Amino acid sequence: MSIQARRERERAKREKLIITAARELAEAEGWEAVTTRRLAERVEYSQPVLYSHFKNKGAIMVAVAVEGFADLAGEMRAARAAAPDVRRALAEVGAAYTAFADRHPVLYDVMFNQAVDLPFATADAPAALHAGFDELAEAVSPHAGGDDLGLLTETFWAGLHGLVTLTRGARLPREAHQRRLELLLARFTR
Amino acid sequence: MSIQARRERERAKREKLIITAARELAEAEGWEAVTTRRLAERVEYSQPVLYSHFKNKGAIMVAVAVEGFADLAGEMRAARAAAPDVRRALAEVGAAYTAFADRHPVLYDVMFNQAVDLPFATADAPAALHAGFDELAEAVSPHAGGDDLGLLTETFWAGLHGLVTLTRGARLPREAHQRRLELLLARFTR
DNA sequence: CAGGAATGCTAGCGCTGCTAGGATTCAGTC
DNA sequence: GACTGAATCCTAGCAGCGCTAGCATTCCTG
Repeated sequence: MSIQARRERERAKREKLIITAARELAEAEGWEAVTTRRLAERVEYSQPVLYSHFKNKGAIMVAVAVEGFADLAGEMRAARAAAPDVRRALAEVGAAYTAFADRHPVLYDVMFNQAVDLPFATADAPAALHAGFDELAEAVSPHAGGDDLGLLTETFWAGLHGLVTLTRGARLPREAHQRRLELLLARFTR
Repeated sequence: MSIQARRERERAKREKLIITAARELAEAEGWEAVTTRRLAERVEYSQPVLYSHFKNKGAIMVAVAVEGFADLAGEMRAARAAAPDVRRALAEVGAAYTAFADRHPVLYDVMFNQAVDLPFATADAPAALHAGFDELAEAVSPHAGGDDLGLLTETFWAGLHGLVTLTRGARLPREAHQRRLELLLARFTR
């Protein structure tokens, strides 16, 4: 019994090691540098070991993304808690969102841009994902008026996401990001 | 003189053939199916011929993207022209934008999502790109109030882009797309 | 101590983007 | 009309990719 428990513990530890290594490698050199060979070398195991933990490379990226959702949700929660009042929380949460994307571009990429198969708008989506959305919804709530809160939150989220991705891909100049964010907030604040 | 002219004509024709083949292959089977081998086979030349026209595969994708910008700009222009009045043009243009993304997902992908190096927010960006942005700006203009038109257009564009990409990647359920678009429009209409 | 399960490696498959080098075709010259 | 140089285009191959079959080895169990 105890032996098997120890083995499972070690397996879990190694799995965490793989995820961390993938994240570090991606953050240091971008996702194109995260190959199964380099990742295996970094965790000091052979390639096939990765496949005893994950179905394929995409599953490793999903695991990193899930970590990212937890981080993002935490930062939005902190931002909302630090807001001077409920009505101004939206600005704080919005700023936290874009700041997160700015600080963790590759993380944001795998969370929202890359084509990974991960359930999103369904019940079996990761808890961290729901938590993040709920934070956003709480912040939007005072400004909803008669609109459907869920849909309005999704729409505001889309606005943030659009600003973030277009800026990140150099489709929008980075310099005026703050002013665009303010414009978006003004349109969603009542 | 005339011989060289004929050669250049033939070269241009073949280049166009490559771009069209790449677009068709992508639209039929997705970008991951567009490999240099399959593309070469399709145009009935060997692989190296592709590299005598384009620096690398990314340059071919950029060429397809530029075609897409022209198409999108044209559809937005048509939508704005067909609008009953200037104030309601925004809704028509917005609908045209999301409809384009819906009908040409792989084209939209290479235009706005994939990391291709193409100048965007600078003067030497493709003319079709400027044209598209100007269409959008014209539609936004009646609702700008005291806000900077350029920045407001960029922000509205970000909203559309966010809705489109999050829906396309299944981050948002497709079903309520129309209602989210209406919410966005309501927030940007005065 | 023997048998069997679990573990992790080496080696390799079929694919990718891209390129070096040589064969072939073509245009202009004597 | 044969010769030369340039332009054209193909064959073959490199290094790297995600992924896996099959064999050693290690470890636990009876």
